Amino acid sequence: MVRRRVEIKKIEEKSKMYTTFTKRRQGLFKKTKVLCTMCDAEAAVLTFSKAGNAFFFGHPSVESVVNRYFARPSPTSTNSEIEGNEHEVVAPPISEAEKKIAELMGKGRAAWDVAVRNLGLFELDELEAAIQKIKSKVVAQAEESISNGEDQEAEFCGTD
Amino acid sequence: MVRRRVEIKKIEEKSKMYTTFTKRRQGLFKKTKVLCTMCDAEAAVLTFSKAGNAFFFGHPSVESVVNRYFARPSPTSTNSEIEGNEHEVVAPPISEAEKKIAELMGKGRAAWDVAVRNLGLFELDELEAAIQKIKSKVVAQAEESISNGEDQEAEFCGTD
DNA sequence: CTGTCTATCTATAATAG
DNA sequence: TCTATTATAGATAGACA
Repeated sequence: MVRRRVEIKKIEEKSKMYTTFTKRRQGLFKKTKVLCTMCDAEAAVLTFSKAGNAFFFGHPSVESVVNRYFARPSPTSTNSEIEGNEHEVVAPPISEAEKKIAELMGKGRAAWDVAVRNLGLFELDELEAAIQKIKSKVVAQAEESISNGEDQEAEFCGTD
Repeated sequence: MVRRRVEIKKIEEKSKMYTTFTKRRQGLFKKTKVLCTMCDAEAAVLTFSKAGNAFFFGHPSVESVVNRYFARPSPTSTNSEIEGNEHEVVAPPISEAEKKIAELMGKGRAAWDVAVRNLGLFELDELEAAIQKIKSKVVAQAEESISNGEDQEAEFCGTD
């Protein structure tokens, strides 16, 4: 018990492996969050368990980070660190998701129930990012009392 | 000195922030490697420092993982071609979390706009969590359809 | 930006519910 | 499944190179 030395090798027992995967994945996401928070960085973690389940984390959103990855000059290497030089402004509009959501909201709960299942992951990602953005704005206001004139319609503005 | 409690908030001193970014990013990559090794999983980590530098890690490669992310069938257009299984939209309730959103959205777009702007951090957190849960369900459904075997649970995590 | 050192903090393996 | 507990293996802040 009490956590003996952990061998860094494949765990053969499935149930044990799944447990470990879950715990470590959660830890990984948490670490990523902290990194983004403390260092004002952008990061995304994409994981696929052996069982075939997918788990993603991204700040400000998975998609924006992945897009930024593709916007890089030459990200051809694998399994290693790559250096970039410039800042690519990716400003992805959330219009697509926004329209969808607005449309859904107009039709009420019933429509939402059905339609939400037809939303793509990306759109949900965008919606999430929008909320995160709003959240950070609230945080900023609380911490510094910043009243920026750029207060948009609290809606889905993904541009950062 | 000797490492007192680390506040999880943005580090203002740039040099300090960069150092922390480097260290934590390395730790993150290491953790990811271990996760992949022990749980026979696939994962990718994409990071962008505030200074604009990019660092990636991926197993088996960044590209393969990112591709897998994009290859993820979006229920919007792909759900009917999966293994010839019938894919009914009329599924059981997604989750309790969705009620939160439905509640907010059920009143229409205008109400949503106002409501979101007046939400506190706690509520935004809840809302975000709700969206993440819905996203996870979408992922789960997609995965379920593919592997058509064991069903675990998919889940998304968001920035806290 | 990265490596090294060390004292300390955090994540987590094993277990119980 | 998920959560809580606990003791320890592992990560890391700060200082320096």
